[in-house]
Amino acid sequence: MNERRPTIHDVAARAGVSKSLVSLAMRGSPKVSDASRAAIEKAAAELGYRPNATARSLADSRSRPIGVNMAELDNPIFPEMLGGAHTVIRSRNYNTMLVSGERDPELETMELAKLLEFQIEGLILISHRLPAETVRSLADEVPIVVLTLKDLTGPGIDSVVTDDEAGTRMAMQHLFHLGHRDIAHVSGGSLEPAVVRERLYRSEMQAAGLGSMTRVIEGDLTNLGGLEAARTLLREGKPPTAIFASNDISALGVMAACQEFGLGIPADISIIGYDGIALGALRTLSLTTIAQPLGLMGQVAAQRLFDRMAGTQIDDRSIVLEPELLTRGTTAPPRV
Amino acid sequence: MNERRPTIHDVAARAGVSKSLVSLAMRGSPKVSDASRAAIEKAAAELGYRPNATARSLADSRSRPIGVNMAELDNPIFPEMLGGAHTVIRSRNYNTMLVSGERDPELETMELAKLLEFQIEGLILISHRLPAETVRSLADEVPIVVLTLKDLTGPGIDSVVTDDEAGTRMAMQHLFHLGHRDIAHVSGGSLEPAVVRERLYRSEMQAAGLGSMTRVIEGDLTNLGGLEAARTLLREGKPPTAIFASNDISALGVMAACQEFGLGIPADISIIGYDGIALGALRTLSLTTIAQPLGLMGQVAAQRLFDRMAGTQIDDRSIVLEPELLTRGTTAPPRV
DNA sequence: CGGACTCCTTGGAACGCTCCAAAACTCGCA
DNA sequence: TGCGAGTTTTGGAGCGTTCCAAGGAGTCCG
Repeated sequence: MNERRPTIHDVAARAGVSKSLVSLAMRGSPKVSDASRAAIEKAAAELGYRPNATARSLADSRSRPIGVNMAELDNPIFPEMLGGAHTVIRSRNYNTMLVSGERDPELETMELAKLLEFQIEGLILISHRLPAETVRSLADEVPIVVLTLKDLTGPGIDSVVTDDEAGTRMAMQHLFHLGHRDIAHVSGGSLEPAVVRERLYRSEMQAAGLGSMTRVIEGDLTNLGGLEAARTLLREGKPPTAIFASNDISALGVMAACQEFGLGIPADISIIGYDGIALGALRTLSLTTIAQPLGLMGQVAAQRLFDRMAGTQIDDRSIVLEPELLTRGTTAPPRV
Repeated sequence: MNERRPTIHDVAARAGVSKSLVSLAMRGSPKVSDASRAAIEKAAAELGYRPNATARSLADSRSRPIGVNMAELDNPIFPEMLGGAHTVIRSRNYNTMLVSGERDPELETMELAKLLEFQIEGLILISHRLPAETVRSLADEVPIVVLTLKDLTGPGIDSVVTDDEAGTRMAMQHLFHLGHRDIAHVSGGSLEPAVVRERLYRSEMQAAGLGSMTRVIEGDLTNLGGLEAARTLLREGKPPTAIFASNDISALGVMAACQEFGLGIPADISIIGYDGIALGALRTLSLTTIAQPLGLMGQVAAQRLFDRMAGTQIDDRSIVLEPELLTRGTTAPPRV
């Protein structure tokens, strides 16, 4: 490793010009003569000069990184969203600073504080566990876009979500059309999307005149949670002909439980999930699901963030994308 | 959003002390009187002061971020490693700056250049597609730890790998012990680990006197690649009694192909993968595999990086961790 | 009561860059 | 040959910190 990185001064000295001119040349200003530019580029190359982004952002308070928070690393929907956001951020020539509080709100708060100390220009929250209060106060310092949580709004906060009501309705209609009536739901706890999905499950059942058959078993959006919930359900007695799980990961747990109980999927029981994780498309699983456009959500979030950063006047704060039914191998008409 | 962030000067003015003292107090120096400290903390809180990490790192050339590169976002082993590294980095009070070139070496090079401009103190490459040459020249500017590629060494470069030879041997021995002899291999292209696994597959077959039964079908470490490879294999005629896939993701593709051909797993054919992705533990899949300690690898990588950054004198450059056989539901004795 | 310490506190320089106002060159043309 | 209008180039200030050498205020002791 070298002693000291060459600075703009070193380049200037070597090229025989002033540091200001080097600065201009490095940023591709048109007002640098071809001769100087060539000399500067040569000197920079010879020295292995690399601009110092830290000093730059101190000086011009621009070109600062974008912060991204991702509470959970284990549900694959989040990396998929991250990928989308990342693409856009990079295309704008920005850098991403990623942190994760790993489900611990306190840790998460500290991580976000550090992010702000790095003078991030904008923040994307891909899943988080913070009190709305905290997020609002963060929004006071930097524009924020929240993914996947609808209820959170306020000045400086945008959100990107999919229409969970429509999605759940699609899931239920799909099952109804196949002829299912005895449909159970493995719920997902108290986070916004899970709550909406459960509410819509209930109202759809009601609307179909199946209120009395409504059965909700408490899950927690994890694989194990789905497994346990389905076991509980299947131990109860006569299994439903179909199960709607609050997300894909837990739907996979539900599938496992059904197999344990000797139920053929979809011959004996149909299963539908929610999210559209890439994994569900594996032939081995072939999970019917309501897909959210995960990568797109990340992209849209990043785009909105840049719009805010640019100070563009925008009205609607919540961007709602449409989910899509992916009919695959885990749903079929009920056995007659 | 506020006009301007309060600076250390504002705090100093409000607390009635000098900026130097505020600086000291903010960093918890013991040589600040209790009275001053209290006044400063009060002023800082009232103003909502946040230290500027950019200015700090310019001034002291310490407390700079750690860079992490992750070429692929779709193979879950990488996020798992990232999680491990992240934990350690955070515990050392450092920040992570994540970039991804998404399999495009040129893009990757640019991303890494930006990382260096941010004055990162160290770099972890979790999978990358760079020519060894490039990595070596990077190592000239910053300490590097490479995950998963054994061949890459040089001054300033450490690597963390698992013992792929031992792992592959374990996989083959497992199949031999179950009684398999007709074992095919779905390979993984030209990256180091895949090459080693293929080589060991061949030598183990040879050593077991099964050289003539050696069959390698070209895969590429992706799900689709595994699917296609297995299809090709199964179309050829008599299927093997077991398949060793170069990684888990492609093993899942192999499973799908077997199902397409009406082969029961593990009744008609056994399948073993490599990596130990969390996903493989799902009951629905229950993939027998050689598990690498993914999270641990990330942790060890980060620890080694900090050791290097501290200038600790360390001898061995390559840290080798042991893989482990996870016997699950996709392997069984061959049908007799 | 003076000096030697210890404990706190301070202003100014430095980090590497961008921005700005002004200086130094070019040209073309009268 | 001189002048005005560009076109290039320049030095200095400033971004928010940390570091450093040095200053001030007590305290203790002979």
